[in-house]
Amino acid sequence: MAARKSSTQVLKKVNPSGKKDHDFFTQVYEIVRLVPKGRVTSYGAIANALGTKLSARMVGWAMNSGHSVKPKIPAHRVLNREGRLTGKLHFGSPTRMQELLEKEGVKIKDDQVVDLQKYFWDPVKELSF
DNA sequence: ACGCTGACTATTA
DNA sequence: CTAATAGCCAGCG
Repeated sequence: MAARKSSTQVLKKVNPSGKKDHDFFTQVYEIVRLVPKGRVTSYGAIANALGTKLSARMVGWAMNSGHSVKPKIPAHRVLNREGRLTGKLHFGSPTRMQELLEKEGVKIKDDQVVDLQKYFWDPVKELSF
């Protein structure tokens, strides 16, 4: 990835209370945990549900930070728009993610979910955002 | 504080 | 079909 323009401004928006009640990451965790077993979703869908569909990267990034989060985050249910297991390399073992999905009933072929539309779980639709 | 990276996606050539 | 470009924004040196 080439370097993008960076302006890491401190636009940390916080509530008047002083504490952040809703982090972007936190919302991601919530939705990911809400994904039913045997279903999958995409980074873009989650990001879109949060109103920041252009920030799908942050969703994946949230997972990375989510490794230290208390409840385990079923990140294996989060795939990219194509239904591909893009983040499988982050599961410790390159096959762990696929195995988990297959164990839940999701068919995977060549690192890609079969009948993605069938297993796809759209938070915006299900949660009526 | 600055610059680069990244588990994405959509658009354009 | 593939490749490049552009947005998004948090974390780290």
